[in-house]
Amino acid sequence: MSFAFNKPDHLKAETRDRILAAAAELGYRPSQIARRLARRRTDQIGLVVPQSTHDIFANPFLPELVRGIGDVCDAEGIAVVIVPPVGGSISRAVDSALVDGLILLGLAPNHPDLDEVRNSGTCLVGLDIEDPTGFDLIGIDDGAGASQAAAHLYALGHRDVAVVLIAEHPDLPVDEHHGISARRLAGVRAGFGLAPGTDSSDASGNGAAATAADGAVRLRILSTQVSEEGGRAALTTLLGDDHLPTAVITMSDVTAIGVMAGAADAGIAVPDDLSIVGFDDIPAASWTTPRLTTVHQPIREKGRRAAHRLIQAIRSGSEHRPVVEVLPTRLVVRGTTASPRGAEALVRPQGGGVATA
Amino acid sequence: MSFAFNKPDHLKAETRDRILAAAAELGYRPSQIARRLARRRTDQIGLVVPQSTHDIFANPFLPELVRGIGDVCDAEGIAVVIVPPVGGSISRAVDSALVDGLILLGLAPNHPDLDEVRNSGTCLVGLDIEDPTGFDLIGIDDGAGASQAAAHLYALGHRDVAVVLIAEHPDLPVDEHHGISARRLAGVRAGFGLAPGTDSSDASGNGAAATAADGAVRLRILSTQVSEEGGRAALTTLLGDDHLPTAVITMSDVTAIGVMAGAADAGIAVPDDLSIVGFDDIPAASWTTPRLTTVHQPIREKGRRAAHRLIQAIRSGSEHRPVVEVLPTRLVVRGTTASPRGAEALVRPQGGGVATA
DNA sequence: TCGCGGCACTAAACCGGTTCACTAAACCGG
DNA sequence: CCGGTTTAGTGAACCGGTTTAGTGCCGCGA
Repeated sequence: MSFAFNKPDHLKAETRDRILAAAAELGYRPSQIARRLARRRTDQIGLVVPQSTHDIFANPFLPELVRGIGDVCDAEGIAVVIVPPVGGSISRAVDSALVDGLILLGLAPNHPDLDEVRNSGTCLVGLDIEDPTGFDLIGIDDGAGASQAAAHLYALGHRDVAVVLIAEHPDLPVDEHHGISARRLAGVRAGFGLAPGTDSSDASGNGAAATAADGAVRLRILSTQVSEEGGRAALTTLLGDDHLPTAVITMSDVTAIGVMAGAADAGIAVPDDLSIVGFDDIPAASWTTPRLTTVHQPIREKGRRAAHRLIQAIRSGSEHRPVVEVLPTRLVVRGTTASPRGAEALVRPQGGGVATA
Repeated sequence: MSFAFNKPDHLKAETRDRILAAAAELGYRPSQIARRLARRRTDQIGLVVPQSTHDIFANPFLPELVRGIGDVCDAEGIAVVIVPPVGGSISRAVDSALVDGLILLGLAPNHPDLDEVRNSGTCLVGLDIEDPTGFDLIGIDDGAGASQAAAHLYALGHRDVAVVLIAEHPDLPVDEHHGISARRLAGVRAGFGLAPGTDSSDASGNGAAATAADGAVRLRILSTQVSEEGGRAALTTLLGDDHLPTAVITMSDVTAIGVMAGAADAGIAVPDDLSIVGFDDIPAASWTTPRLTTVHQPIREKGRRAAHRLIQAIRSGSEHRPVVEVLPTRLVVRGTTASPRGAEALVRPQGGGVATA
């Protein structure tokens, strides 16, 4: 019987047709669960996200990533499952996921569940995770992108800049941010010519601002949720300060869009009164007016590679040595950045590595 | 053993702890597939989409819908699987999906696979489907929304308007469009005071335009893919005409955004040279400048209700009579609509049912 | 004519849990 | 001290496929 469906060559054609006809007659549908139990594969992979489905899909980054993953999985006949935390626990979510392998998105290296996930026995691929051991890793050159963004602002003459990080937990001190934020922040500092870690930035939760003064450049560092609302909240925080910075670097486009929206509501002209740089280059980054200057990262390609590597890891079994891939980022200068009002560009924007679109 | 995990009250606490400790010691992980086979439920539901993951997620409508579905499913511990067509066949995809139930999105009532899907035995809920028999249905008042949009344009003085429908297949005649497009088109005609079906619109595929003249209003009807690119393509088509309409109604925001982008590139001022109305009210609709006038529909709420109904249908078994829910739509007037250049608003925009945001 | 290899098909073991029927032990009152 | 009843724990059937070993049959060569 099973032969009729799965090994058509192993049976006489006439018999097979007879069986299939009878099956159709009876409306027989093989049980997908039983089939997969017997085959010992689910033909499903999970995308483990650090927040609820509701929150994580508020960032257009995610659908772009899913599109990339889908490119590979659709072709391979593998289904994609979203795996949000269960009751706040990622390891519980992982344990109860019905998958052959998992793509881990944006887990902090010090995440309490990470060890348990690593030992869960399922194949893993990390995305935007700083954790060198145990599984494949796909990442981007966060530092370079952030650095280009900072250098661009510096070249335009900005000396008072706010940096809006991604808040993992609402009240996490700036210096304890996980890999991705830390790397980008380091890149920003490098781009402004600041020595890493020498500034006086102090703890700062959601909405609280830390200030780092070094030479002529003043950095205010804050963190917020990745959403339009988060961006608006960040701007509100900045408005509460004694004066506004001349530029804002955010670590995601959707946050930047929120800052833009907040600025529009507050009557702040972008880029004349406030320059804004995003990160990701989601499609919506070029739907705004002015179009958003942002650090491009190949989101869909990341998804594709992650899916590809994961499927490879699943198929090759254990004989598979982990690989780390770092994809390039590049600043895309569009309309939301300009020299601050009344200031001359001290250094002309350099062309190297800076694309215009 | 099984008791230790699933019926903690049925075992002495000490014994249960001993078992759990031993399990942890050995690194034992229960097989999710076996568990679900025995339980006869997968605790997964599928979202059946009419196009590839790549294409469907190009429309921000989808992530919004997923957010709504996730609201319910996260809370219920149910995983969401994306189910795109397999080799172009939706029924094949449905047959091989590992789920307890399916949310069917945007299937045409005459879709060749629909009957087979209906007989597949899995629980179903339809979303934006015009098919009264066999399963629950969640929809929106397409006609009213489209009608409001048209009435709004009419009131502003527009008499030459293009309507951009959703192309199911690239070369489908306008009059054979499926439920959603047909309903919205009928709404548009009603909003302009045109009798349904009396105009002279002829067949029109992707990019081809049909014209309906009735009284003073001229409607050009075309259809295109739902994506930014599709919107740009539609505008290109219109530019190929002898003259531009004064307004465009599109059946999705992402298409409207594409039209706006194309207009910007072509130096056409929105709304002065061209008014644009979208449909959906995705978040990005208020990220554009000017912000997009659009027909709001409660996307997330739709997702929530669909998920809720599906779970209900799964749990109640067969004793469940299908329900049809139609959620309201409303026009949200923002910045992309205005009176055509040189024309006076013949009728003042009516307030009833028209919200401003 | 007999033996052997190969083909077509069938029967049974297996995947790894859940669940239910059943046994053994503890507990109770009479 | 004993029978009956609850409680704790165990064994086997079952979920519904896949897969492999095995059986019967046929054709071919010796």
